Amino acid sequence: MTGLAELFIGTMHGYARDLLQTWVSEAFKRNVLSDVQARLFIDRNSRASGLTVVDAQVNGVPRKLKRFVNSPLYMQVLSILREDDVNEELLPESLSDALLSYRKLLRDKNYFDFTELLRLTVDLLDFDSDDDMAGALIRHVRDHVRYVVVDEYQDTNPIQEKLIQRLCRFGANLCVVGDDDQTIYQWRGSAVSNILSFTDRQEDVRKVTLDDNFRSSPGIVTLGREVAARNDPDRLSKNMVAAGHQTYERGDMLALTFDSAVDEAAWICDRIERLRGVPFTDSPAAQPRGLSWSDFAVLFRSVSKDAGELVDELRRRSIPYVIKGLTRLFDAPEVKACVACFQYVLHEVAADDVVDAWLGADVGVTRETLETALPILEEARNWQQGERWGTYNIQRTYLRFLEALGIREETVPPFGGGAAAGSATRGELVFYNLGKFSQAISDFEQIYFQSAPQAKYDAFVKWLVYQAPDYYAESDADAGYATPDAVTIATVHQAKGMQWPAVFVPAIRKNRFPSKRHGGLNVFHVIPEAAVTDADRYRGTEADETRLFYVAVTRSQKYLHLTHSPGDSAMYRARSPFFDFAAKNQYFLTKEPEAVPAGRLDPRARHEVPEVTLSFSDLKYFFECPYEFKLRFLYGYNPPIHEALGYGKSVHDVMAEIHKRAIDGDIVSGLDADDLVDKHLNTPFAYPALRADLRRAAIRAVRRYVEENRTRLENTLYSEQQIQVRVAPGITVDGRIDLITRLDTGETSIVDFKSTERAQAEDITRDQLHVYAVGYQELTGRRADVLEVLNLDEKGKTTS
DNA sequence: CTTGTGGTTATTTTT
DNA sequence: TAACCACAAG
Repeated sequence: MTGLAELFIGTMHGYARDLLQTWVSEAFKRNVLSDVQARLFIDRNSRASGLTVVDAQVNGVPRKLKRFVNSPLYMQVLSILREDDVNEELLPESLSDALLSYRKLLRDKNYFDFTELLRLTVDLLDFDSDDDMAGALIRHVRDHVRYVVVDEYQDTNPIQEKLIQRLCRFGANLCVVGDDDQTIYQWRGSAVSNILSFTDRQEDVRKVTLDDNFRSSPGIVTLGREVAARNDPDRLSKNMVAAGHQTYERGDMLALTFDSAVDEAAWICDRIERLRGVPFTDSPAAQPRGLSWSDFAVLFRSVSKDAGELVDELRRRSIPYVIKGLTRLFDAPEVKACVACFQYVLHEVAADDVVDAWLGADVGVTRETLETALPILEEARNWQQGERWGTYNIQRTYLRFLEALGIREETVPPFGGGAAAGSATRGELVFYNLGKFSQAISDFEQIYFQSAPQAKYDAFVKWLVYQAPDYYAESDADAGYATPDAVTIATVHQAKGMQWPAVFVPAIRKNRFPSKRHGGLNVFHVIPEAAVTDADRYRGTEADETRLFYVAVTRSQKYLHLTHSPGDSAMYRARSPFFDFAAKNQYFLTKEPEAVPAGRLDPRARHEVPEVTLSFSDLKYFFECPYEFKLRFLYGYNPPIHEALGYGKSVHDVMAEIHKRAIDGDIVSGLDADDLVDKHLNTPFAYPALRADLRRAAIRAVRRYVEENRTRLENTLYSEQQIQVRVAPGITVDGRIDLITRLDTGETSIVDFKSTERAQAEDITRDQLHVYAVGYQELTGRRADVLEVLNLDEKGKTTS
């Protein structure tokens, strides 16, 4: 192998998923639920998921968890039980039962949640290499995994550590990279102990300490060192040294207090305006350039709580900024209008209310257009007894309605007056929000597709009104991949791994940073605390907050401003001990000097090319229709669920098993077709008669393929081979080639299966195969001789 | 320095 | 609803 396709680069969840869906045939058909979908799934199956079976112990009094109300808490419980080191003997019986019941439910409905991907992979990796289910997986790991490299190791949790250990079970070389001072996700389960005791747990460890800091000035580096040292001795000793080219000058680092948050915000804006254009050198070799908007970052402990005044001030002064997590999707007027549409379907609001909501949203739609579109919603409520439920499709109604409205990005009126957030136009923002709403419909409908129409719309509208606003609280309003020249407003967590020439950390208030612990029901009312090793870390410790502060101050390359202003209530009035500690540092001035750094250049933003990875189907949409591609890929619109959805994937899964067995010398016969189809067929939205039809069709296709392609099977080289192709700078396409075989003539053939009659335009197929051929060549260094498309439905076969 | 009361608040986010 | 904090009283 010459290419990098043999190298997996990605997240642990991604790798676990890849392993399962490549080597564990029982898992091929299981789909991964997103967090939102998992929560819907748990509420929809509140008993079988164990939600309403479990007790919370409050002051010794048991109380059952409630559907909808406590599902987020229960999800946390389910994750901890499967991801952490748990002493199962200490769990109440009802809790153990609930967990078993939830895992069975996932299996029965052919789903994974994120946790289950890791859990199942780890469990299977304990089996023997001749095990029926896990054998192929174990053999793959044993024979092919040579090197395991883990980045950000300090943020691994117990199950991830187990996964790493299992992958190295047969002697693979292990390299972990991390900085224990930057463990900021303990409250999510990550265990610093993993990195702290790594050298004790492993044999033959070579430890390399990277003390040189090339990012920041000596002032910043010294401060960082002092902050980190607050956690001594519970950390790995190191001695960070400034080794870069950034210099420290008095006045670079300021620690200031203000009488109010408004004054603080005003000063930050003043300072940004004063520093703009000041010369800055990115690297030793680079020419100096003038600081631009995007060189400034304002980092908050909590953006949602404390960033309000600053945002107002930035907007007043027309300083461009980008911000995450402050805009709530369901607060957007166009999304409220969408909600009104479905309330109208249920007769909960009148037609006038729908019209008013859309006109109020000011997205360029007229009253006349709305009146012609309303019948689409009225049609949606005409469900009839005995008719197929799948006919009542929320997404289809939504898309038809939007189409009737005829909204386009360019027909949406621009922002009135004030400056736009970031660089996105209002049209793009509105489209993005409407796309998110489409995603919300998909999430809901996947879980509730099989409910009767009345119940389905009922549940949907209730969910829209009561649940969804919280589910989709943070929709990042920066649509697309553009990196605008704007001030960044972010939480300290989001800033991890980033750097800016100038950083502001405002609102360093007592009880906020470090954050106080909070009340209310928590996971340890459900799980006995003694059953979890080091349970306290989930609640957030002082050491955790110190590390967070360390991350905050070390994001700066040169200019750093720590500020405090009293919050609104007594609780947040006082200065944080962090502020006082930092202000004592010799490099800080507690008054801004009169003189601004000298010299002035034209502001010029550091330019970054965004990296984009597309799946093959994304690319296919692009070829078919660039506008539809934009709708799907950038804005997240989803097509309506089709009742036969899953059929094509199931047939592909059968083929994958057949070819994988063929590589092992096990040639399947036509008689196995029934069993194979029953094992892999997953059509969750099909009504019984359709399912039976699909099953018969699949068996016919598989049987015919196996009977007519014996030699092809015997000559199988690769099945479902992962490829990656760089189609343009910054754009990578990820895909899998169904099959690579050797033909009788000795030629190599790349085969793509089509499972349905749905015709795909000839030239698109050609483009697709071309990408495959390039991928194959990058993978093996050889050219493929033949490209084939095999249509499994009839005897169709195209060769190009 | 301890204890009681009344008031306030409920973060951070990835797969 | 639970837990933590500020403040005041002893």
